[in-house]
Order: sequence, then structure tokens, then C-alpha cells
Amino acid sequence: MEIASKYDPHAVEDRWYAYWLEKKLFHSEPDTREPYTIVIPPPNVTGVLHMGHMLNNTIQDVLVRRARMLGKNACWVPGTDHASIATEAKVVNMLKERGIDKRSLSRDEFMKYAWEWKEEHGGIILKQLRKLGASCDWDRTSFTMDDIRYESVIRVFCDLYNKGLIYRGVRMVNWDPQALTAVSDEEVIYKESHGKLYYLRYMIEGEPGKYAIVATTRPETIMGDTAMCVNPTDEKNVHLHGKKVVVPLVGRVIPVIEDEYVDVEFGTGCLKVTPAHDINDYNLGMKHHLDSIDIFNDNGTLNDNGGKYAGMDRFACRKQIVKDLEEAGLLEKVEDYTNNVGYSERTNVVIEPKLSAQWFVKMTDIAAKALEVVEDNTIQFHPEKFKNTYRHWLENIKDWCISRQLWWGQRIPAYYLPNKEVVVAPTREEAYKIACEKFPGVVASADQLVQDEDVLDTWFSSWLWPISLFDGIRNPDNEEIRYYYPTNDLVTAPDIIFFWVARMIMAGEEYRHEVPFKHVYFTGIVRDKLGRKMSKSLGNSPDPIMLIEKYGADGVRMGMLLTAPAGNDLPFDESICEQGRNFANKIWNALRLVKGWEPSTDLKQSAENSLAVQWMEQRMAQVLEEIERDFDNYRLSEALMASYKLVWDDFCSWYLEMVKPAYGQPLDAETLAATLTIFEKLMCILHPFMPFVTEEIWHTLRPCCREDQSIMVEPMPRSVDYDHQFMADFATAQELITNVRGLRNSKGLSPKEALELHIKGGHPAQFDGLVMKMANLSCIATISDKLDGALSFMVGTTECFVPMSQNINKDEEIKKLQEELTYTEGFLASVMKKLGNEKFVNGAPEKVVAIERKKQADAEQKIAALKAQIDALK
RNA sequence: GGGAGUAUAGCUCAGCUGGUUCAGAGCACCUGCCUUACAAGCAGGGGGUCACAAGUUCGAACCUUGUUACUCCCACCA
Repeated sequence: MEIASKYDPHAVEDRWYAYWLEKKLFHSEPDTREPYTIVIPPPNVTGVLHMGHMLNNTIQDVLVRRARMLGKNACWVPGTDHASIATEAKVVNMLKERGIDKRSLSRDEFMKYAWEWKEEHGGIILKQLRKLGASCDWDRTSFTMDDIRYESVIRVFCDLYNKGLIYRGVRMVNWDPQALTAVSDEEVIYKESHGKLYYLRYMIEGEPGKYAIVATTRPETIMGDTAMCVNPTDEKNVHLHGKKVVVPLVGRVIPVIEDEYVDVEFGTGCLKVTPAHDINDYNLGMKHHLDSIDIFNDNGTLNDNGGKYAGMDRFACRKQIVKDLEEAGLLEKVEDYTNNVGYSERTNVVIEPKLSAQWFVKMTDIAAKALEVVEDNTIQFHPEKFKNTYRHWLENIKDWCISRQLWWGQRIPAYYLPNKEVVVAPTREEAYKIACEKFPGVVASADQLVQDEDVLDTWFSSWLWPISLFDGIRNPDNEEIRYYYPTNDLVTAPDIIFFWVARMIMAGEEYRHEVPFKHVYFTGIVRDKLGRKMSKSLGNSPDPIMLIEKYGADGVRMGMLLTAPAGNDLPFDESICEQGRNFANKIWNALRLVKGWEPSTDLKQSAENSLAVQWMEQRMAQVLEEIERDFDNYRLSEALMASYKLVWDDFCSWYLEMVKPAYGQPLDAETLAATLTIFEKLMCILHPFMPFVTEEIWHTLRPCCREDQSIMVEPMPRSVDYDHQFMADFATAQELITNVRGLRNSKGLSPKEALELHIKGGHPAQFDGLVMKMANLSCIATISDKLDGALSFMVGTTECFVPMSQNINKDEEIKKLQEELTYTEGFLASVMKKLGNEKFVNGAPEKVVAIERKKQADAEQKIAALKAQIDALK
């Protein structure tokens, strides 16, 4: 069979993915095996695959595939997130393009459009994950708003309400004037922005011509001022105590109050208090029983309280009001000012603090439990440093605002009675029942109940994900939840540690009394090579599907993993995929070589081949030890690098070259069979990282017995004991080979010209045959004295000589030897200094001193040898 | 403002409990090779004051303190 000289992933990847699906190899059902479970961080249903997903899902796939090969019942559950704000925004836009205004639609009509849109455009990302090779159990694909998940969320809401952990209250919330909804604290991003600080004059009542100056960044909010505040200890403002001042332009008379909160150093030490539009002012207002005047509409324009500015946008109003203040002579001065302004994570508009009635979850008690399980390592974070971040957040946690003024999401199951009382129940009928019991005679029928208009924060669905995926909320005792929960590993980006990771832990404790996962692997953030975050607006994010087209999924997977240790950002450059592609090609060519060998049953296995096989098998055991340790510590890139070197260096460069027969010659059947077995095992080791090329090669190696099989479920090779002396001796042999090749290279000799090697004294000779083959030597001779007229090198303390047919350049050789001598003498001097130090000899452990003495002896021996060689040349 | 982390070769990173795996790996680079598996390759090679300074120690990339630079998280003084 002819095998192409270049590996072509296109021909291979789709075929094997279809094969895996057809054989249902991704599917898991509970059985007697040990479970291994990962739930996918559900991407937005509106999302398309980006580099962050690639990294994240590659890691999950590596872990799942490895677990599967270790004999576990591996289950990776995929799904998507309904992403209220983002999805609703997209649907609204879509409607707008069709000339439909959301406000002209009823809630039900809107939801119909939204579901249509979701069915049509949603979940592209899951299709894209298949290209990557993700071995998700697609039969289990879920959605945070499908029936089971919807119902689970509703039940949890009711349950927490009944436990008194959910309440409704009027609070200052972060209002997104574009999305027209409240968002949680975590959804506000503060950015430094360059604005102005305006100094306004507030006339003092009853003291004509006298005024106090207030510095503010938001002059448009003066319409909402209900007090001015000074610090009671502020001497320069004592004259204002007990006075009243007039709000500029507005004319309203407001009191001057005193509070320690005011910073004496800032501006003039006078603060205008606008309880409706600033969180700190709100607190001051509560404390001093101030009125609260809301001047904004939900969309960020001014309402009727804005007087002549009513209807204007808040930023347009700011400009206008500054102009008007100036004309009225009430603007003292304007300074440039840099401060932090909060923006909505979803819509990127400036957040408006706003008083409104919202639903909250009490966090204090739930948070304490969630902190404990991370502190005591029931859940381990990789890397561990994220424990700090986690602790800090949980220790300072505030109640979670979970209501959103949107339609796309789980509608809050709270029903209002005509008497303003509220009942909470999963369905209207149940709510009616409760209403009748609690408030007899208030409602005559279920229809009279008015359901809350708001939906729940999307994270209020996703925090249940590891439980609700197995229907563990509705049926807490079902077989699946008992089998798959708790899950094993969670792989996610550190930026959602609060949004998601912490809250899943809370939900796990609350609803399973058990952690939702045992390990959390935090990936880094994928950046471009200039260190910038990948973003649409910068256009610096490569399309992952194009990358896969170009380098193959295996190539991209490997490229990303090689440079992405846990928690480290990944400066992504397309060229790292080349390394992956090249590696796939390298293995492919090893396959071509091996497949070209003809087995001969007449030929007996040579001693050399037998040794080569023994070495390779033990080398594999040795490296497996390392790989297993790396996986235990979640050091995936190191495990991959070790595998890479095992295949490329040890197998291809050393082993295959050692057993490779001369051109056209057959190979003894025993060695060939051993080679195939080793090759297969290597493919198993590599399979979690590079699933496609390894499956292809595994099948091609022994096509006869691979029908209907898959490497996916082959047992993963495990490390075993190996002979350390044997490996050390072989390493010495490798050094001999490298040295001879080096001599050849530096003297410009052809690799085809066979050389002789003379070794002074004894050396472990069992590998001589292999050394002769690999270094192209005609003989290896043992000599008792140094050899004249030869090039020399040392391996350890052993002197080696290679006779030259041509004259050797004595000066050059002497120079080279002299350099080595100087270095060794310096080395010896430092060793002697240590050994001459009594404190060292007495203080250091026996072992360390012995090592130094050995260094001394070796160095002395080497110096003597070098001196003798130099003398001989002279 | 508070906290955390990082700084080792041109790049990305290892370096465990201070001591022969202590100065490493991969990529990149340089030299020579189209040697019938692979130029997406082979063989060989160069390259680092371990950010800076002081200290502890017989001994420091590793421990302590300080300095500098970068990154991230939290807070939000109008």
C-alpha cells in the first residue's frame, strides 16, 4: 500500500469523528466502572467558537480521553447557556431589522421569535467543537432553558424563597440603560476614563452673594440633589453648619448635613448628595432620612423631575447643563479629571446606579460553606493561587441580585395579589392555593394573580449545571446523579471564578451537601503575540476553524497545549500550530518507515535489535512515570512535551534508527512485531492530545485486527519498573555516538566514511554493536594506553580516540584540549575550596560531601589525561 | 486605595524539600547535509550577572528584607 509522504489531516479527521459517533464511543451510561465526569462550561448559545473555547475544550478533551483509556466510565456533558442579556439583545436586533419593535410584541410573541432564533442560529458552537475532536456525549446535550433545567431553576427559586434565602427589596442596583435591566455587581466593569470635574456654586440661603462650592463629575444630577454634606471636623466649612443652600438652576433649597464620610481633602470638602443616583449618596440618604428624587427614565434620559431637560439623554443633558450653569454664573471652574466609571459587561454602556425593586439571594451563610470546602482542599484549584482570589471575594460577598428586566430567561415564579402581597410557587395553580391559604378571600381565581415580569439572572441557571444536567434537582435520588456526581474536573477561565465556580460550589453544598467537582483547572487567557486580549474589535483573533483547516485539529490542539500551563496566559501565535502539524507529519513518516519493512521469519533477532527493543520499552516506562506525575499535578503541557520527546527523539531518532535494516533488507519478525507494539503504545500515550492522527496510525499499523475497534478505548500504557543501570549504560553509549558524530561534523568528514573508535580502559560493551551502527564505526577497540595521531574526546573520565587517516591539525587540537583543561582546573579549584572549608565538611550531609570528593577525583583524573594528551601532541 | 502573582536563553516556559538532572527544555537562530520514512527532515553547534540590592548560610535561581518593572483581582473620593 502506498502511503502519502505528507500527512493530510483533512482526509482523516472527519472520517474518524463520524466513526466514533457511529460506534457511540462518546456515550456513557452508569455502570460498575468508576465514573469520570466533566460538565462543559456552557458557552453562550449565540456564541461562535473562539480561541478561548479552543484551549478550554482541548484541555477537557485531553482529560476525558485519558480517563476513558484508564478504564473509567468517562462522561463529558455538553450544552449551551441561554445568556439572557446577550441573546435578548440579538433577538431584539433581528426584530428591528425586520421592522418589528420589541415593545409592540406581547411577551409570548417575543418568546416565540426568540425560540425560533435559538433553534436556527443557536448552538453553532457545539457543531464547531466536533471539528476540534471533542469527545462529548452529544446524546446528553442540554440547554440551560430546556424543560428539565427550567423546572430545576424554578424549584430552586421557590425552595430558597421558602427557606428565607431569597427576598425582594428596593435597593440601589447597577442599571444598564441600554439593555433596560439591572445587572449584578460582577457584571459591571470599571474602566478609567478621562472626564471633567465641575465646580458648582450653591448659594447660601439667607446670605445673599455668598455661596459654597461643590465639585462633581456629574452636574446633570443636581436635579436630584436633596442635601449638601460636609465633614463635621472640617474647619473651613464650619460656617455652613446648620445652613441651607440653593441648588443651582433648580432653585430647590436643601439642608447642609454633616457626616464623617466626606473627604475633607477632596475638592472643597462639600459634597452634593443625590440619593437616587449614587450608591454612597444613597447610604447617606438612608442615614440622614433624606428624600430621594429619581431624575432618570430607564433608558437613561431625564424624566419629568429633570424640568426643562426632561427627555434629554443623560450625556447630552450634562453638556447643556454645564452651558446653562456657565451662563448663569454658577460654574466656578472646570478641571480635567480621571476617574473610574462602571460599564455594563454586556452592552458596554455606562452603568447608572438606580433604585429599584429587585430579587436577591442572601449570601452570607451559603458563602461560608463554599469557602470552607476550598480552604480545606476538598476542592483543589490549579493553580492554587486562585484560592486567594476566591477567599477574598467570599469574605466580602454582598447579596446577589438575581432579577433581570428581560423576557428571555426563567420567569420569576412570584405572584402578586391585589393587596400587594406576594406568593411564590412553581406554578400559578400552586400559587393560587397558597394565596387562598395565606390570604383567604383576597383572590377569587388563579387568573387574578399577577406574575412578576422579571426573569432570573442566567447564572442562576448555570450555578445548578453540574446537578441539573443529571436531573438532580427534580429527582435528587436518581441513578444518574448518584453515579456521576460529584464531577471530577472543571476546566474554566479564571474570569468566571465568581460568576460561576463559586456559585456552583454554593449550589452543590445547598442541594447535594457535597462539592460539585474535585478539581478546578483554570486556563489562562488567550492573547495575541503582542499580549493583547483577543477581541472582535481588534480583529486579532484567528478563526479557529480556519486554523484547523490549515494545520489540522491535532496540530492546533498540540500547539495550544504546548504553550499553556495552567493559569498562565497564552500568547498565541499561529506559528505554534506549525509545531503540532510538523509533529503529526513526523509520526506519519515513522509509520511509512515501519510499514515499509518486510518481516522475515528466517531471520533470528540480533543481539543489537533485542537490546534496542529492551531499551525502548524501558525508556517508555521511564517517561510514563514522568507523564503520570504531570497528569497528577495537572501539568498538561509538560505531559505533552514529555510525550513529544519520547516519540520524536527516543523512538524516531534513536530506536527506529537502531533497528532499521539496510535498504531493501527484511527485518526479523520478532523485532518488527515488538516495534509495532511499541508504536501502538506510543499512539495510546499521545491519543488524548492528538486523537485523529493516532487513531489513523493505530489502525494502519495492524489493519488486520483493528476492524470495528478504536484506540479511544485501548488501555493507557502504565509505567513499570525498569533497570536503572541498563538505562545509564545506554546513556553512556549515546554519548559515545554523539561525540563521534560531533567529531565528524567539526572535521567535515562524510557520515559515509567509517571510523575506528579506541577506548582506553574498560567500558560497558554490551551496546558496542549499536554504537558501531549509529556512529558508523568499523570497530571499537579497547586499548590500555593513549593513542597517538588521533582525535580524542572524553566521556566522563573515559578517554576515547578516533584515529585519522589525514593529518590532524595539532595546534587546533592543543587549543581545544587546553580550553577544556583550563575549565576543568577552575572547576577543581571550586571543589577544593568547598572541601577545604571545615564548616562544609563538618556541616554538610555525608552524601553531599561524598559527591564533592567524587567530583574532585574525577576532575583530577581528567586533568591528568588532558595534560598527557597535550604533551603527546607537542 | 487594598490584595495577589510574575520577573531564568531571542520567544514560551521547567527548575519539587537550598547541595551533580543547577543553570535546563521546546521553538527560533547558526553550520553542514536533498544520507531512499520525513527539508513539515537529519547531524552538530552557539546563546543566560537566574530583574536589581542587601542579608541569612559552609553553600542561594531557590530562604528573608528592600527596590524596580509588568500582570491580574478587589474597592469606587463625589
